[in-house]
Order: sequence, then C-alpha cells, then structure tokens
Amino acid sequence: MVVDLRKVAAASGVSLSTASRALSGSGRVSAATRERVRQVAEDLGYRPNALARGLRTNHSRLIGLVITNLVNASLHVIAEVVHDRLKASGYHLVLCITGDDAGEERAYVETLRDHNVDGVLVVGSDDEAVQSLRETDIPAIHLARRPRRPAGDCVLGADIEGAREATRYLLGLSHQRIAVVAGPPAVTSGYERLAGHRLALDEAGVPYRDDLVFQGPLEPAWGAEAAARMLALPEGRRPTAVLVTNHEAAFGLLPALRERGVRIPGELSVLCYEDADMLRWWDPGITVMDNNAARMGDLAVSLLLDRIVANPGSTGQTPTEYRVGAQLVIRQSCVIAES
Amino acid sequence: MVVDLRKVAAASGVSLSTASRALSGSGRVSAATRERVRQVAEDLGYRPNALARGLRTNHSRLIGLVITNLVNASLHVIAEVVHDRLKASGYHLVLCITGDDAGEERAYVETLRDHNVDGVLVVGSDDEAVQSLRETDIPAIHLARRPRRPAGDCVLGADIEGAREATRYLLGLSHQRIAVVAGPPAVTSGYERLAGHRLALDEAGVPYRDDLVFQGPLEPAWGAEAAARMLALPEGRRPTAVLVTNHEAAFGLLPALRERGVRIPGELSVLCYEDADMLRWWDPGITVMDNNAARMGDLAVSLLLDRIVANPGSTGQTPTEYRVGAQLVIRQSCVIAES
DNA sequence: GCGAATTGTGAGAACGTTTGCGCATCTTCG
DNA sequence: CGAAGATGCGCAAACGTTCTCACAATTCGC
Repeated sequence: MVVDLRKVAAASGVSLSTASRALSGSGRVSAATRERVRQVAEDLGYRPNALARGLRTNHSRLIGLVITNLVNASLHVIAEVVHDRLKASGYHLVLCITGDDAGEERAYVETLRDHNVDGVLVVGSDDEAVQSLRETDIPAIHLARRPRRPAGDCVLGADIEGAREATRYLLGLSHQRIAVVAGPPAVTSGYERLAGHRLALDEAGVPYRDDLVFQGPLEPAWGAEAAARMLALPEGRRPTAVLVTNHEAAFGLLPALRERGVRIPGELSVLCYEDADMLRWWDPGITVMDNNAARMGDLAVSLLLDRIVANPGSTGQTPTEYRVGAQLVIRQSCVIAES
Repeated sequence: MVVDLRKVAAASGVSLSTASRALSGSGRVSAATRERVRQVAEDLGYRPNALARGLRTNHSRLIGLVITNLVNASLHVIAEVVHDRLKASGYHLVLCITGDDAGEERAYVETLRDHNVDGVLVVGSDDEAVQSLRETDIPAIHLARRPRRPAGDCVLGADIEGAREATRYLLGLSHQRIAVVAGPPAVTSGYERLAGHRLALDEAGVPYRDDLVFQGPLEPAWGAEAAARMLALPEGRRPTAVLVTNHEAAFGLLPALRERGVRIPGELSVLCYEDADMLRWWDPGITVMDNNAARMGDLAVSLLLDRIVANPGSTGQTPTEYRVGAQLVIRQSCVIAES
C-alpha cells in the first residue's frame, strides 16, 4: 500500500497543490497548514515518487559513473569516494562498467541520458560517447583519463610532474641507468609519465636510452615480460633502478623479479607510480608515487555538483583541466646505487 | 533538442498511440506502419524517456545493490559480476555503499523504493532495513550475509562445509595444533566457519583448544594482533598451522609473521578463507579456500531476475537459502607438520 | 475606511509514456 | 450478399508529481 501525495492532501483536508507546496517548502503556505501537512505526511509514511518528480522537474538526483572496471585498485577507490561525496549531497550513483569497450561506453551514456541523470562522471577515453552529452546539456566531468575532445572539465593526475619527481628521486640516489615500464603512448597518462621521466633525465644530463624503456600494455603479464627483458641485458647496461608507471604492471614485475632471485633494493631499486595495498605489504615495502586517486574523485564530484547547481548552459566553453599532484611515499624499495 | 514520441508520431503521420505500439511491438499495428515508424524513430534518434515509462509501467529497469563497501576484494568482485550479469539482461545498477551502517542501509533501501527499482541485492545485515522491502513487493535477494529475518532468498557461502574441508586438509598434513583467526560470532559467516573448523576437529578426534582461537574483528589490525599472541604461546602449545577465516585479517597477519621472522610454511602453515590478489602473490603463495564470490553474485542475480519476471506476489513465502560451495586452492603455504 | 498590496489556497495543465476502449475498415464464410 | 469476426488505428485516461495562474481573504497605507 503505497501512499501518494493525493492521500496526504486528503488526510490533511487540503488541496493537492498546497500539500505539494507545504512539503517542498517553496511557495506560500501558512505556517499552520505547512506543519499539519508535514505531520500527516510523516504519519502516513509518505515518500515522494522519484520518477514522477523527475519527469516533472527534469532532474533525477542520479549521477552516472562510467568506469572501465572496478578491480583496478585506483578505480574502486575512485568509485567509493565518488559515491560517498555524492551521497553527502543527496545524489545517488548509477554504476556503469565498460570494460574499456568504446561501444559499451556509448551505450551507457545513452542509457544514462534516458534516465535523466543530472550529471556524468567518465573514467574512459572514447570520444564519440561523450559527444552526445554535450548536445543534451548534461554536465560531465572526465576523470583520470582525458579524451581528445572532452565534454567537460578534466580531472587528471599531474603525471608529468609526478614522474619527473619520481625520476629525480632516483637520480638523487645516484642511479644512472633507470628502466621504465611504460604504458602505450595512446593513453595520455602513460605518455605523460614517460615524458616526465625523460624531462628529469634531460635536466640532470643523463642520457635517455631506448633499451631501458619497456613500453607495452600495463598489465601484470607485461610487467613480468619487462622484468625478464631487463635482466637479459648485458651486465654493464642493466638498470640499477626501475620506474613502473602503474601498479598493475608492478603486480607482474615484482613476482617475476623475486622468482629470478633479484634482491630489492640491493640489486635493483623499484619505484612504482600509483599506490596499492599489495605494494605496501610487499617485502620490502615498495616506494611509490601516489597519484592521489581519492583526491581526484573528490575534486571531480565538486566540479560536477558546481556545474549542476550553477549554470546549466555552461557547456560549449572550452573545458578546463585540473591536475591533482602526486606524492612520493618512501618505503624500502629504493636505495643509493653502488657506483 | 530532445525528440519525444509525439514528434515521431507526427513525422510518421500516425497517432501517438500507434507510434507507441509500433515501437513497443505489442498491440496490433500493420507491418507497414510499424516499419515506417521504426525508421522515423531511428532517423530522428528517438530515445524513450525512462522516467515517463517507469512512471507509467511501474518498473524502472534499475536494480539496487546495497553493499557495505567496495574496497574489500570479495565485494568489488561481487559488484562487478552483478553489474555485468544485470547489464546482459538490460538492467542497470544503482550502487549504494553503506559502510556497514544500519542507518545508512535503511535510508538507502527507502531511496531505492522511491526510485521504483525493480529489485534489490543486499550485502548487509540490518534486519529492519529490508523489512520495508517485504511490504512493497520489491524482490530482494541477500548476498553473502544472512539477516535474521530475510526479505528474500539468501545466497551464502557454504561456510561450514568449506571451513570443515580446510581444516581436514590441515589435519591431513598431520597438524594437531591449528590456530584459527575468526570473526565475531554475530556475523553468520564468521560463526559458521569456526563451527566447520570445530566439526573437522571433532571428526578427527583432535581436541579443540580455546587458546588457539583468536576471535575478533576481521581487520588487518586484528590479524597482526593474533599473530603476536599465537607466537607468544609457550613452545609446546604454539600452533603449527593457522586457519585465517577472511582475507582482511590475513593482510595483517602475514606481514606481522614476516616481521617476526616466522618462516612459512616451515614453521607455520597458513590457510586463508577467501582468495585475494595479494595472497596469490605473497611469498610463498598462500593456499586458500576460495569462497567463489563471483559465483555467488551470479546466482543471486539469476534468482533476482527470476523473481522479477515470474511472480510479483511471491513474497511472504519463507525464503530459501542457497549455499555456494568453496574450493581449495593449493599453493605453497601449507606443508606436512614435523611430528 | 477604502483602494492597493500581500498572502493563502485551489483548479488545472503539464512532464512523456502506456493502454483500455471504441470505431472504422477489411476479410471470411454460410 | 449480409452478418460476424478480425484487424488497424485514434481518443483519452492514467501514472504522481510540480508549478503557473487565478481567485478569495487578509493586511496595509494614507
């Protein structure tokens, strides 16, 4: 037995419209009736129908989160932070996992539109998908990845600066031959982290060597492969340190190194971009450049909510780009190179 | 510029209702008009408004997932599986993270009702929360945890049987003193895993010793604490194996053991209930009793969808309880006890 | 104490669908 | 060939809100 506004109105001896005004708080109602209606509504356990309200007002208090997956450590942190922040503002989260499939991403964005979501957060890269958002004036924020043609502000990691600082740290420990396990150049964060690394090398006047850069898909398997390859280098050209540009690759690299009996940090210093539970608990604890995923999620929600409440017609402006700084967390996996 | 059904109807020179019927497929429309309307709808990029449809038909094609958190490894696996299965059936997921707070849980269930979700999956334990679901005939399935008074079928792990088998395995390796890091008795899975352990001991005629049972909150901190306490036992009463009843506790226990220089499995065999990335990559690889979280999520979705399409008035029957079997995954952390 | 401004309330239209009902038109068969 | 059934279509009501408008009742200014 579901009680609607009409019943509340009837029970408080008032018209439908006054009942609505009394509860919504907007519009002119006498204090007395307002209180009475409120009381009746509570007694009857009235709950406004979100669909009807959404249909009328054109906003659903739902926010779509389009995300590639949930298993990746940074991503479920982001999902949880986003959820919590939205909840605090009275919004709810519709979760859309795309598996990095552009088709899925597009389909999801359409469905979210169908459901009249008030805004969308996108962790993904497909360009076409977000295009339809621009058209409909649904505010969108890009998170962690930047499409070539964004539909809204982008919240990204300060990847260049972070990788630069990471490499500086290793250089400061007298490492000269630093390997890099890097992502494919297509993904901006992968490209930028490598660029930052190179920048630091250039500053220090240390030569950039192609044979120390292992560029491939950032998955455990590739991390393991990279480990094998760098150990196969001849004695004098083998790296004394390695910068792994994401934690998935590290998940493969570290066990591979251990299997081969490589001592960390004695024989090889390891620094990983992005933190993860496993890196903290590894033996030895892995020094990381934390990309602050939680802060990125937080900022993205703030921007989205601003856009929603503030100016509905604000799309079309060139979106601004925010960079959340990374942070070096020193553990035990990096040590001064033996000269 | 959003195009609604009226525009489609006008453009195809047909009334609103025929347009609706043509697209929905139900009702009598001539093949010719149907095709024409379909074509026009596609050309115009018509997308039905989910809110309006939901308001009319009373179903939203949204499913609520009420879950305690996402950080726990089993849980984000469940979330992802559930999402994928629902997507395949044309449903979308509204994610509600409760942080194990009964109040939040209740609030969420109410909000989901407001949004006319077609069903709810609950990973949580609050009894009152789900009560309101019974009243409204919204199908609900409980997942991983069983409340005292469930609102629908429960999909649980076969915890007694799993723990029994795990302990049997350790007994088979000639361990006589097996420690258990167990959860609080209030949570059924915690209680049952301990019970299964005890069952196996009884079968084998091995005495159950209170001082080997470390019951507390299943968090890393408690795992570490348990490690400290079991090592503090006098020589002859120290365990030769330990059964950790969830992976969170293991995250604390394992580093604590390593810090103290305990060799695994030489000095202590370790078996953990529930699998996790970190346990696979630990050195040595930790033997686990995998609770098959993914299969639980899968089953729960199947049951929920059945309930939705089949019989709307089927609540009120005593809910049935499904048990998904656990599976022993042998790695390197358990070895025959020295006698 | 009278017109003007202010305040409280209700009637009713919208939001975009789905669907029951009735009316034509077309087939079918004795 | 006429009645009965099938078929294709449109009208209009409903789903549960919000919100504009109009009207009555009250207060205010001079």
